[in-house]
Amino acid sequence: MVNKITLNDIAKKAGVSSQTVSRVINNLPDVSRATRKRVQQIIDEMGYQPNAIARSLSTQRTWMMGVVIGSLDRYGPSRIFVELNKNAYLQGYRLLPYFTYGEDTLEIAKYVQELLTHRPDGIIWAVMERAGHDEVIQESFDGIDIPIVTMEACMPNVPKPVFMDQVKTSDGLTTHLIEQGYSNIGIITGEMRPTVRGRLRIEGWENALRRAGLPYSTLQRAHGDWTAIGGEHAMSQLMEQYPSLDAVFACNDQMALGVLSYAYRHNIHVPSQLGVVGMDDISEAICFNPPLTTARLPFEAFAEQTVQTLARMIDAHVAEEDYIVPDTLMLYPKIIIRESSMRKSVDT
Amino acid sequence: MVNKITLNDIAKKAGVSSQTVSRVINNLPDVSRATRKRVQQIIDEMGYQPNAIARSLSTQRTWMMGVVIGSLDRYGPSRIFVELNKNAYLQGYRLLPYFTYGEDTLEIAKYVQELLTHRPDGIIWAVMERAGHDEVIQESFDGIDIPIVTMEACMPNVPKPVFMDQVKTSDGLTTHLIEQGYSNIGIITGEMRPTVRGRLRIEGWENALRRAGLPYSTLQRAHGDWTAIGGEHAMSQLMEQYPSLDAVFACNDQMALGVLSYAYRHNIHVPSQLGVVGMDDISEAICFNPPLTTARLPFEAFAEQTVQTLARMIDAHVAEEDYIVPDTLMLYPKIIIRESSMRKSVDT
DNA sequence: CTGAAAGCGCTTACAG
DNA sequence: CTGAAAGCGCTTACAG
Repeated sequence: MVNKITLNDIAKKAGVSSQTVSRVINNLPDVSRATRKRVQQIIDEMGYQPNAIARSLSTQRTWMMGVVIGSLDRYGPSRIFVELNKNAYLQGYRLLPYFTYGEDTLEIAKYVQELLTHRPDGIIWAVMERAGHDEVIQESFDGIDIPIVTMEACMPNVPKPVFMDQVKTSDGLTTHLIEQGYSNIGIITGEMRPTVRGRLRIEGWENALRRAGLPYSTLQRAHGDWTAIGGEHAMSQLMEQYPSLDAVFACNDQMALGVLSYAYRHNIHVPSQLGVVGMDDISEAICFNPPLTTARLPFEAFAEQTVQTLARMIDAHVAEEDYIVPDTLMLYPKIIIRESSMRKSVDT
Repeated sequence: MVNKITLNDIAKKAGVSSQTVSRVINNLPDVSRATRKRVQQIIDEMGYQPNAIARSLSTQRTWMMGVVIGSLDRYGPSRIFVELNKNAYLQGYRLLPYFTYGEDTLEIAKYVQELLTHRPDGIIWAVMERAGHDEVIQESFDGIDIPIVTMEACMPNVPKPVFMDQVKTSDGLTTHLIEQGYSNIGIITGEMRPTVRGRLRIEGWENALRRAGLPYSTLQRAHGDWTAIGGEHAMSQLMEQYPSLDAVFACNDQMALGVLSYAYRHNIHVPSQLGVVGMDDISEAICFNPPLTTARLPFEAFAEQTVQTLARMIDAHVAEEDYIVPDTLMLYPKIIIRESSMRKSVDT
């Protein structure tokens, strides 16, 4: 391991007991100014680094938050991860990341077991893969006396501090398309069997169309794989299934780019002949051809609220107090209107 | 903390000593089949989870690799991080991530100190921010007896297991543009004061142009901020500085998208009037309008080699053997030719 | 203001 | 095949 120097080495060198050194390191009272200064000097000289492992074992506290998260190749999850890290740091915690690949539930359960081995002070569950995991995972946490919050899936007895309203967002984007005069609006989802989040997006799209008295058959639905090329294929399928299509809501910006690519190759003009909206507002979206209408999700606030809630739960847990789960914070994405859906202003 | 159940609890319940339980857990020999079975049963029943903290303290081994990395909002670093995690896992390690934001060297030095506190078995240095850190950081590691590898910056006495040849790549992309008949080729870099990596890219661009007897003045250079919109601005600046421009090498695909966006808005046809190449081959690049010529970097191999080398170094360190640093593995990106630079085939 | 001692939950020679 | 005991490097009542 690293530095061979221990508390005791410092203590000997300074001619004091080790707990005096401990007091200096942790800035506790009950050390004379003179002693404190002398000890500090020796610490600096020798380049002593306290051992967090030993401290954790002794204090029963690791200051680690385990985070289980998947699909890091995608925009949302990777933004979330970065923001979680930033906020955990601000609260004095480090992250112990456990990335899931694929959907092998059993694998994930084992993975979680391994994570628990490191005794994180709390756990953030950010896997948004299709449900079905939930029960198996829940089992892993059963009887485990450790605070846990979820960002995506809903689990019994597990607080979900923030909720990004997917339904309202898709509803808003779809409604915007309707207002622009489009009436045969398709949707491109991420997976064939959508995640919970995916289903909510479909719901919002349906709601808007139903309210407007417009069609929303399954023929108006296709699925990609969250990539641009996947979006392009889905678009091609959509045009076959539902030739009267005049607008598309793609569930992320990459797939929307695929739709734009399809339109370009088939000489379909966007937005006059086809309206396109995406989701995420990735930084590239503004430079698409044409610039893309989309919705920006408040990932910063999402992560902040999650981490803060978990930190409170940990505090309460340590103090052996009861924790009152706060109301779920509702967050709403911001719709960003750009050229890809602005038929009205183009027409006039 | 988690599970209150300890080795001792199991031992008592099984009526054996704690080290017998330890033997069972770690699959060590010298336990009778009967005892092993009985102990294992009790472990399963009680849902016992060994405590990795205690084990680490005792064995002086954490099975953690600290990784210091920045710019996770960008494609390269985030790909690298994910691949590092995957490979570390395969080698039996977990990652302890330390993300840097911005370039405050002092901040980073403190950060590194904190990381060392957790006694990782080894460290991966993947910060690619501008040099200048190096000395300060090097100091943090001085006298620290712990294996470390670097992926980007060069530090004395720190092995750099892999090297992605930036010069050859830019050279190759630029040469491709020349072969397609472009002769006034600009470059858009990421920063005003490029990183080491950035400078190598400029070098490759210059090499190709020099060899071909073509101009490569500083007027042909502009910088963005790695984003699409930044690339668009840079392109606009480039057109002012150097009006005869007929091709651009953007140092990443996002900035190349900005160039395409500029071309679109100014009715410049790509590739007949302007050739565009990027770098990275992000999954969207194939759906750009037109599809983008770019270079794909072998991130998997990059991460794999890095992690494996570090693992070997750790092995040697634990065994107190000398470690012979292997030759640096050279990796070459693959150039992907698409429509954005194919003037020849368009002309004919 | 300071220190002796026990404890956190494991592993590891060593002895039997 | 099994166990008593010391040790990893800290913290924490407790006593002085």
